[in-house]
Amino acid sequence: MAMAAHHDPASLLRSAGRRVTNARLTVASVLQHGVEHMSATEVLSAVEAAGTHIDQSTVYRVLADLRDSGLVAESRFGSGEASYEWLAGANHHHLHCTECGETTPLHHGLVDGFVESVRERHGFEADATHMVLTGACERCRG
Amino acid sequence: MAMAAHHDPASLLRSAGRRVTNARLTVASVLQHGVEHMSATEVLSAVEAAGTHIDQSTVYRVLADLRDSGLVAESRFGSGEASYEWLAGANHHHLHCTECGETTPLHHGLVDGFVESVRERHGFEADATHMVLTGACERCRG
DNA sequence: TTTCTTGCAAAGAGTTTGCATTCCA
DNA sequence: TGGAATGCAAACTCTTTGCAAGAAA
Repeated sequence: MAMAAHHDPASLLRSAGRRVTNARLTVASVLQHGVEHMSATEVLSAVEAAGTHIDQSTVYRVLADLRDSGLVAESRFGSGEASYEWLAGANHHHLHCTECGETTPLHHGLVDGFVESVRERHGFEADATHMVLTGACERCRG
Repeated sequence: MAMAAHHDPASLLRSAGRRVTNARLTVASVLQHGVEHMSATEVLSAVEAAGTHIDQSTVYRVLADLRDSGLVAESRFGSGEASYEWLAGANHHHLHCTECGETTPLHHGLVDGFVESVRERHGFEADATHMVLTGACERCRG
């Protein structure tokens, strides 16, 4: 029998030191199975559509938690609502420190947001499937 | 005698088909001489500090105009206020289309926003003084 | 003169907060 | 049991809008 993957929302929440609650599991599930970018309002609608009730404020609090736990990416395009997406765990972008030589993953939500802003502004579809940014990491900056 | 540069706010406004008004010149001047990124509130304060009065709604409208005219870049970091910066005209970033081979300038405000988001999220200071994005331009996409 | 711009005041969207209650560990 | 999470309602921040008066072309 295969080992448990521990990549299910419950395990991920526990790893992040958060309690496993119905609201968190529901929001996580909605984000996992919904469209690419969902606003808080869309998450709320999807939750209601599933026959569950979670308060608006809880949705915002849960989204912020998931974002802080690294399970969800938050982006802002234009002046409207923020949009959220489930992070599959796959990460093809990297930060390369030219001082210590260390390479760390770059949060792909940031790259997605950047690519989207370039598309909005210039109509240019950037091929950013594997971006590497060079610079100085937090440790070497200090 | 040298030709007029026509890079002063008044000329730029006229080129953009906008009327040259006191409110627009004042906001433009504030952005040109202020700090790198200013929020609408900061612009308003700077205007008041200069002894001028411009209504809040006008500041928002002027900033949107200048943004639409390409004279000012608008960025959003986090969930707070939008920030605005005067576009000096210098542009060190490029979009390279792998289909037609054409290279066009990439709006540096977008890159600045991206670099800032990377710094906020990862504490990583990306060296993005001359970024080149490859991909497909608007014409080749259609 | 004609159209665009501004001020004023009010509304609106999106998000956050205080507090009592409920729930997970 | 004890601290964290939630619901509810209200507040709050940032931004936009309608309309009449004013200013640029």
